[in-house]
Amino acid sequence: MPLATLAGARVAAVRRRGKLLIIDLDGSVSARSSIPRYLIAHLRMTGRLFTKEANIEPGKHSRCVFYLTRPDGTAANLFFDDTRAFGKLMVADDVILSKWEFWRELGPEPLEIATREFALRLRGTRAVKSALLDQKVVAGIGNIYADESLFDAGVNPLRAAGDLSGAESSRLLKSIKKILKKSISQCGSSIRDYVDANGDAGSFQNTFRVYGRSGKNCLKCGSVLVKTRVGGRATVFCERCQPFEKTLD
DNA sequence: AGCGGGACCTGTGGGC
DNA sequence: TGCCCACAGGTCCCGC
Repeated sequence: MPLATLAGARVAAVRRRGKLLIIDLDGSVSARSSIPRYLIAHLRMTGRLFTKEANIEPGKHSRCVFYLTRPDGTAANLFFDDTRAFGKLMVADDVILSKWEFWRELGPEPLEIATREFALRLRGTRAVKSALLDQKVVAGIGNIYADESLFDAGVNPLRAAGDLSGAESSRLLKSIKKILKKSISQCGSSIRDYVDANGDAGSFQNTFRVYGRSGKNCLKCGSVLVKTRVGGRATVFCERCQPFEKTLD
């Protein structure tokens, strides 16, 4: 739906699903105002969504500006900035969402999924890291958190997803939850672009144990971390702490 | 089915 | 200093 159909809409709530930011809208001036509608943003690599005072002009990489009125009547601007222009904005209603394959097939939230369900979803012969990055398997895990979680769990990224033992997949899920919670508590990972809605950089990047550390020493065992490619994505891991052989436990 | 490779973009950092 | 290349938090599409 055209962004212009948002004129007059009211922001009712802001939430997240996987890597998607969802702004729930109501009170649109359009004829279909009774239908729940959403402004959905995917920031991809370099997108940012933030508010500024109304007198702030769009920057070089501003892709979209929404002119808001706060409950107290004052004005503000909501910017969607994106250096690389990979990010997406869309206006949708439930009909559009139900036809959107990415949305329909989005896997469960990693912080909510049960151990057994997670194990069942790790199927097939592809690399377990590729499975983690597949948003249909679990929603929201990206390259950084895949590498960090696999290291934390001592699971080799190239292991076939379906070959993990029950203990291994359970360990992996625990690590994913632990890493994600820790990162959230530190406002995420700012490598260069990322800032939160307040414009503040995260600090989880200071805690990376493998991501971006190829050639450096493993913080657990001291051996040199290796870099490879898995499913086209840069992947760093420790050959000693994440052996390819099945862990016996 | 699932993989690799390329496309989409702009900016940055390293090597020469 | 400056140029060129490789690479970057993600999907999506194509051909094999």
